[in-house]
Amino acid sequence: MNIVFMGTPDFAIPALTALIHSEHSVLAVFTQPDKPKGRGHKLAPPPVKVLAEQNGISVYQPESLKKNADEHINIIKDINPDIIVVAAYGKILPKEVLDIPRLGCVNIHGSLLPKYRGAAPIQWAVLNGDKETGVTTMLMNEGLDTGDILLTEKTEIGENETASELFDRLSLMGADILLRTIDALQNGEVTPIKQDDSKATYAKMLSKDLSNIDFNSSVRNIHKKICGLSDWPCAVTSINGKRLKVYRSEVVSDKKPNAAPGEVIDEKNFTVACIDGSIRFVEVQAEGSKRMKSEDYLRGKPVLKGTILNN
RNA sequence: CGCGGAGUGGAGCAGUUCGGUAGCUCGUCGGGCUCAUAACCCGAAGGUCGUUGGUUCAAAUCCAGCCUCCGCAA
Repeated sequence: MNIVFMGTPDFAIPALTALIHSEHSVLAVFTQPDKPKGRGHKLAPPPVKVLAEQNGISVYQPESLKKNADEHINIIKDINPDIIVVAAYGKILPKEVLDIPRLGCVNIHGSLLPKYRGAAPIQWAVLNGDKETGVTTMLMNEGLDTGDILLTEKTEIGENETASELFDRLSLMGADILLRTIDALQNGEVTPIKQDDSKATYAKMLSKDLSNIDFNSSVRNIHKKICGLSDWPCAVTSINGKRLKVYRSEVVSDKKPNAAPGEVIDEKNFTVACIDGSIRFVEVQAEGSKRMKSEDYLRGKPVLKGTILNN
């Protein structure tokens, strides 16, 4: 089948890779324009663009497919794809585009829809302490992740699994389910199912406002915050006036400790008191320093027992 | 030209202010103690101090350029 692929970040990479190595033909890739990223004013190409160029696929980066988009829409019409595959593209497609491919536009989404529609479904599943999540393919319509469901696949979320790890797993599952979805569509073996809008929830984009760790909350909430915000924007606290990012943690105890919230109660393991339990920092990063295991951090910068962490 | 931090044995750091023998906490290896140990004691190996050039009798340290990593901001 002839395919036009639309996607931007790392989540879309396994899906595009799978399509390139499949019997199908990816005739064009649409991705977001290069954006300034990192230090300085450097323009960084999205991961999908890099992969597409390595494979000699034409790349288009329109600012929008709604405004002044005739040129790009005509490109898609000329290609006349059987299907458009969308994976974390970051733009809503207008009806004019949705109507082009004879088999429709298929989207891969990192949650069990209708739960967690929107930008950050994977992270919110972890943040909320869900035990289970998954990936869904759907036939796109004009809404935000509201299209009819084609296939789903579930997976458990590990107790200490970070959003970043889950992200990687789901992106691989997404590639797999995508190929199966395309086959099923091609053979007419799948029946689209309407989403139950009454059960829909939205996973809004993450921001640094969520980063601060409040030790006056439950150990479980703190642990899930650390897991859910890793690797970005990352849970943050401060120690001796310096910012400290926490990438990974473990719940040590769910018994109320005899210490103030935020107090270091085990300086060898970096265990900190919360309101109803204690948590151990497993992987941290200090200002200007690399991300490292907490043992390594403590070797160079010992922390005294009784030190209070706060923000 | 957005602001800032950092590069020192395998790991994490100190030492740079004020140039003068390479240091700490660990790890590794060898030995000892112990019923035993990730515990304790003794010993050893391992570094052209990111890189290039400059200043100097002498540079990890001062000066200039370059490379790499990271925090903030976007």
